[in-house]
Amino acid sequence: MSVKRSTRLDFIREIINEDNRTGKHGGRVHTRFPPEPNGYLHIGHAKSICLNFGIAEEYGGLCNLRFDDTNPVKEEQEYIDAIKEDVHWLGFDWGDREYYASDYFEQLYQWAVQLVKKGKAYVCDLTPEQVREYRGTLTEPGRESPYRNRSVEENLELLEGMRAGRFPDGSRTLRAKIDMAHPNLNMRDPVMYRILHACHPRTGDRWCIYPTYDFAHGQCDSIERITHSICTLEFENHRPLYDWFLDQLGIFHPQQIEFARLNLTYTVLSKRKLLRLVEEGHVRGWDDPRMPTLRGMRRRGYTPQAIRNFCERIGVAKFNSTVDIDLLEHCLREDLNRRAPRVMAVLRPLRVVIDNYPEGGVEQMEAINNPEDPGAGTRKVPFSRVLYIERDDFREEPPKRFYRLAPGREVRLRYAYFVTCREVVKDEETGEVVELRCTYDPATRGGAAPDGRKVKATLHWVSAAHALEAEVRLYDHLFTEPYPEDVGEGGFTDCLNPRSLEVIPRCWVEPSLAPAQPLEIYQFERLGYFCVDPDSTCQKLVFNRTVTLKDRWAKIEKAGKANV
RNA sequence: UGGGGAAUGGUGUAAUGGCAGCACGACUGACUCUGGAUCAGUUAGUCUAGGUUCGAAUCCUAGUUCCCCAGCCA
Repeated sequence: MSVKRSTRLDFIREIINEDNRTGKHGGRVHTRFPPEPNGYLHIGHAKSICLNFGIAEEYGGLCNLRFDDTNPVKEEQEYIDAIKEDVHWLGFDWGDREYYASDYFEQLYQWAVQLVKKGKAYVCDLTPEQVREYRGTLTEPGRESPYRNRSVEENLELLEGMRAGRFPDGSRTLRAKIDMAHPNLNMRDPVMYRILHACHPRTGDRWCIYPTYDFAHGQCDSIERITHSICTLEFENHRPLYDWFLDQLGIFHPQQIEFARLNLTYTVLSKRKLLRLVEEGHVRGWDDPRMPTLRGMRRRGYTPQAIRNFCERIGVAKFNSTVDIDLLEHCLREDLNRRAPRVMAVLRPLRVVIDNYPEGGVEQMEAINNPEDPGAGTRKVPFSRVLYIERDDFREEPPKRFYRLAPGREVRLRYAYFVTCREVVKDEETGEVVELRCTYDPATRGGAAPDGRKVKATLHWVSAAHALEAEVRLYDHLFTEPYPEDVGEGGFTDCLNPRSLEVIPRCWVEPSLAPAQPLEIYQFERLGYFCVDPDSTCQKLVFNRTVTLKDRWAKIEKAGKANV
């Protein structure tokens, strides 16, 4: 089976098509997503997940979820659970194929024994420091360990002793006997097993020796009959070693294909750096909406579909690139535009009194829930004499290209009436505008003028007496620099964006939002998409701004073109 | 002065000896009861130098730049 897509094939799918054409695996396609359970998944992992699960799906194959749990010192059950949850959230399913490298510990050990018997592995007593010294450098060959030529019998006995817990951590290792002068450092007698008296989240303390990733990964793929083992570029140097193990053992040989990991502007995507952000308190946790973790993005309001679309659009290649975060946000808006119900909310309220509107009068105005989806229907929004509009929507001295409200100017209140600003009320001491006195034209009910006259702007609003109070959290990029990793001196924390979070404690939202539930996403008209935060209570809704709408006026103003 | 990879508009990615295309961004304009959405248009690229060829992003030679590797991490 070969796959044609609307977009051109990437080099990985090309390889698979070719393998299928030549019958390399009998047309079988079997991939796997192999996370280490030592942290939370982020957008970079999403790229790999979409690739592996996506390819399996396209070729009618399978994709396993396999935890690379070979280092009990760093791994935890909590991460295993979180990873499963996140992969499911993205919309992928591994059926009953949930595997663990630790499932194969006994087999791996037997293979190690086999290599010892073949004279291809030995127990080495060098300390970690000595191993480093003996390894040589990039340009100079290493030296052979004095323990390299122990007899098979002695090696077997020592290996058993290691497994039986007779030696302290770090005192010995099992090493492959390859070539200490090899130009590829990974081939200079790499460690296969190390002694670690640690409790493993799955195997408890059944083991006190653990295989290294290098000795485990290729064989795990082999056991699962993975046809295409897709991984990131840094493992390219390891491929000869995996091949060596597979060949020595004479077992099924998956094909490893390496691609470039994702980088995104204005963010960092390494587990170590994300951990620092959390530990040093630069963010509120792994699910902080500013984090590029899947949990953070979920809380922020990202949809699985938006992320999957993004992963498809960025493509796959071997070039080390950095994707513009604008593309991610574009995919987000594209998806949210289709699905998010519209609603009116005023973030920075300015009080407006409609002088000629009856005192105590209330009307229910009909509003469209989603112009992109006629099936979403309509709702009623209460209108009354005292309203709030956005402070940004009024200028006492409007620049040329400012279309919104100004003294003497008429605008439309969405789904309601045309109103004209008659008077500006200011605080006598500060001079701050505190209220606008307006009049409305009763003939424009619903927002259209029977005489056909036009207004240049439509403003969103809420009725003061009916609005619900809400807290809104505005987010911006976590870093001020597009390449935070490249800033000098102290590194990426030097360019943390001090304005990455702005909390507006008292905003007003229309009453239809009363039953809103955590993680629901709305478009606040003219402002952006907002997601209900789990911090919400029945007293007070809390919203996260997922992403703004494209804002032409902001662009004009920022470019200094407001008056031209 | 080792080995393994990679270089196409600002960004990401196609073209596999035959018109350098698509998307994001930026910039125009049209439309609009969201300055949203939508639509139309403009902008801008083959790392360098030679060579092969009727024809080169693609093949060859030399160079340049960038990434990865000296964990008992993955």
